[in-house]
Amino acid sequence: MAEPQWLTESEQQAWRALLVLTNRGMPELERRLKEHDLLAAHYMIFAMLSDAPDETMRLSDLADAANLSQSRLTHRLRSLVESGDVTIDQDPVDGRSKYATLTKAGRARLDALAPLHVQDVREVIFDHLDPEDVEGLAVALSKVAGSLCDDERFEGACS
Amino acid sequence: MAEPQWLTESEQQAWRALLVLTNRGMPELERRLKEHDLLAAHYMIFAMLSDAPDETMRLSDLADAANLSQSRLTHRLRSLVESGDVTIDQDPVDGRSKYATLTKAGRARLDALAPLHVQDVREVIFDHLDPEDVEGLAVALSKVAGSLCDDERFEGACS
DNA sequence: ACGAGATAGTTGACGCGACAACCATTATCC
DNA sequence: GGATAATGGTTGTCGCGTCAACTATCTCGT
Repeated sequence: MAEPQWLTESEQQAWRALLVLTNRGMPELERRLKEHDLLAAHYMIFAMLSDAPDETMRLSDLADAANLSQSRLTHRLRSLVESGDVTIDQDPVDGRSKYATLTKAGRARLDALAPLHVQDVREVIFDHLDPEDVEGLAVALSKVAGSLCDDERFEGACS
Repeated sequence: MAEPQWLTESEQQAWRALLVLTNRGMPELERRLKEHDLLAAHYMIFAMLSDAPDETMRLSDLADAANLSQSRLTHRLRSLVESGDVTIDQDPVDGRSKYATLTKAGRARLDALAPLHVQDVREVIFDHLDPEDVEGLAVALSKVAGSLCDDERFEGACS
C-alpha cells in the first residue's frame, strides 16, 4: 500500500476555492436566474438550441451539449414545452429520435435574458479577474473539461 | 441602455469549461463518495471538524466553513449523529449555540476515506494539469472565492 | 428473417437541498 | 427593566435531479 498522495499547497488552494465557487457562486447564479423563472438547466437548453442550425437539436445531442442526463432533459423539456418556449417533433427517418426546436417565444425570452445572465456571470466571476487570470482559468479548466467529455464513454461534442 | 458586455473568447472558454466541470466533474466525485455511503456535504463536515481544535466547532461556523446553509447542516448532522460519527453538545455559556464534535468512529471513518477521496479528486481534476496550470487555477479561483466569502454579508471565515 | 443487443427517450419513486416560518436565547436601547 | 431586534438553530414543505425500470425502435449477425 502506497502512501496517500496528498494535495500540494497550490492544489489545496485551488480545490478549496473551487468548492467555494461550486457551492456558493453557482447557486447564487441559479438564484438570480430563478428571479426570471428560469432554471439553470433551462438556460443551458435555450443557449444550446439557439446556437444550433435551425435552432433545432436531437434530444440526446442536446442533453450532451447541455451537460444534462437524458432523464433530466425530459423533465425540464416538459415545462419548456408547456410554457411554449420549445416544441418537440418526431424524427421522420428514425422512429426513436425526436427533435427539440426553439419557438419564437423561446427565442425572444432568451434574447431578453442573455444580457442579464452574462452580467450576473460577470459580477460573480469575471469582474474579479484580470485577463491573465482568465487565460489561466481557460487553459486549466479546458484540460479538465476535455478529459471529462472524452473519458465519459463518448467522443463528447462537449463544447 | 448600454450594449450588453459579452464574454471575450477566453472568458467564454473558461465559462464553458467551468460548466462542464460543475455539471459533470463534481457530480462524478459525489457519485464516488456515495459508494462509501457519504454525501459530499458529509465529507465537508468531517474535513472541517477534523481541522478544528478539539475537532469541535460551533454549528454556524461549521456551516460557513463547509459552504452549507444552516438548514442543510442541520439535516445532514441528523444522519451523522444517528450513525455515531458526530456528537452535538449545548454551549454552556450561550444557550443558543451548539457544538459539533467528531467522534472516534467519525475520525476513523474520515481517516479511512480521505486518501480515497483525494485520489478521486486527483483523477478527475489534477492529474490532467501540470504545475503551472494548477498555479493559475489557484490564483484565479482564489480571487473569485475571496469575493464570494467577503461579499456575502459576512467577513467569512471561508478558508 | 428473426432474435439479441444496442440506442432513444420516458416514467415514477425517492432523497437531497432551498426556502420560509418558526422557537429559543441573547443583545440593544430608551 | 421591559420591549424590540438580532442571532442560533430547527422544522416542514416543495421542487429538482438521480436512478432504475420500462417502452419503442433500430441494428446486426447468422
